[in-house]
Amino acid sequence: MDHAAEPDPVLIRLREGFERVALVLRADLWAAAGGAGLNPAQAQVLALLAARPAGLRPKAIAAHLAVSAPSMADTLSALERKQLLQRTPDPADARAVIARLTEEGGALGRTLASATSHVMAALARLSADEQADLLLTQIKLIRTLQRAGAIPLQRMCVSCRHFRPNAHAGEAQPHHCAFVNAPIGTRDLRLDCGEHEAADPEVQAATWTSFADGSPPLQAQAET
Amino acid sequence: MDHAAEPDPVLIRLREGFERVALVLRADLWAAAGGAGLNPAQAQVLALLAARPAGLRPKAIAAHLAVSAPSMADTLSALERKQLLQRTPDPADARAVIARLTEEGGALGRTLASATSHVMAALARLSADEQADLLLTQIKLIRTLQRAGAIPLQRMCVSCRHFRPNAHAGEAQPHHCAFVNAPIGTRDLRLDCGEHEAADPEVQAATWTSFADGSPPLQAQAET
DNA sequence: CTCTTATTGTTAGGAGTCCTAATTATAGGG
DNA sequence: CCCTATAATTAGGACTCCTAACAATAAGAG
Repeated sequence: MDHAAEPDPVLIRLREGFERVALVLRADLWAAAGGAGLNPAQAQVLALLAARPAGLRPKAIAAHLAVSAPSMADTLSALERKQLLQRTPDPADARAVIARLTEEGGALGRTLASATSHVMAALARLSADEQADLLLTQIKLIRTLQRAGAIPLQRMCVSCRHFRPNAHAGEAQPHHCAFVNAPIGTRDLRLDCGEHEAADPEVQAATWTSFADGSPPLQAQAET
Repeated sequence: MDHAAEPDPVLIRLREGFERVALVLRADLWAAAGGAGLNPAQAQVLALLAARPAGLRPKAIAAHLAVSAPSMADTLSALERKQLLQRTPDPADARAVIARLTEEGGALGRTLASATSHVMAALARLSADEQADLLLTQIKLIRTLQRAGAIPLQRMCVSCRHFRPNAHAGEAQPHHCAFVNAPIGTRDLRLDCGEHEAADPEVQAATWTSFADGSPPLQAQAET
């Protein structure tokens, strides 16, 4: 049994730090949602689906927000009652449905997704370098959590077919997005890009190595 | 003021990053609490009070966990029913009560506060430098949130009477804690120290300036 | 082609969080 | 002493959130 091994204290402190921020995020969410007659769970669904015009299955939404499928069914019913969301059968699978926002729901979701908050005000007071470093650290954490199965697949640049790490090594915007065909800096890296297309696993691994090392791009990144 | 001004996109991305981590934290909390027959709200109270042997007033607990006082009364009653917590009158104020954990509650709270989690496993994969930088960034964010009134006063080293920033400038552990009379490094900085005693506001401001600048300790400095 | 097993979504039932508003009691200043 | 502020709780209600059970469809094995 490995129950005697106390974790490194710094890990507990870092978790505590995230917990403090999370509490503020939740309070911010209550404030933003409350003005629209919603609660945090409903607001989270709206914000998530606002970035997914094609809709998502209830099970996927539940996985993204880390609640059970029945809990999500409750929340989806509440949103449907408020005319902010619509459930339609999935033509590809007669068991499944697809949840999409109505026009009104989409507008509200976009508002919520870009609403200011105490946390963003605090983040704004960091230097540009600190912001970039923090984003980079978050990407590393999210990638680890994703590989551990703690969260579903995210639509991050670093796993995208269109991403070319260090294509412009040494410059302020060292990376490149082949979709928009433009250089991008660390601060521009998306955590949830609407144009994301997952690269093949081997390509992803190579991309990550190049990205994390700061090494020049590997050759032969064929656009399958 | 800031009317109609869209926030800097990087701020939204950083907030999204915190949101992803917060979802995992919540899932981890369910997992840790569920094993003990608790829910996240109860587990948070237990973890908070485990670090406060002297107890805390319900209103203060509610403020720390960012819920309303009536919500906290619900949760405290649930914990009292489970014999994990006790409410006693506050001798200093006949209106108030003090909530303390029972022995059993304290043991459970300490277990929860140091329980491992997916988030900590992910944090463990960062380099030591990244961990230190992240902790530093968190401290800055928490301080800003505190000053904005978004969270109650925290028991962080940087606001403590015993803290001497850069007392050993240039060394691996540049700071000093006069309480334990030992040098401390960035990784050792507490977010919630049981021995914390708030320094005077002017001293705090000077301490912060010295800390953030990396400059040697000075007396009597003006704030930002 | 049929039988089994897995998957998707929902309902059922219940505990408990979370809110606002109102209530009780005490504290503290003019 | 009165009047306002504060601490905590109760009242009432909406809703999240869980597990378990259910119905329907999909997918694979024989």
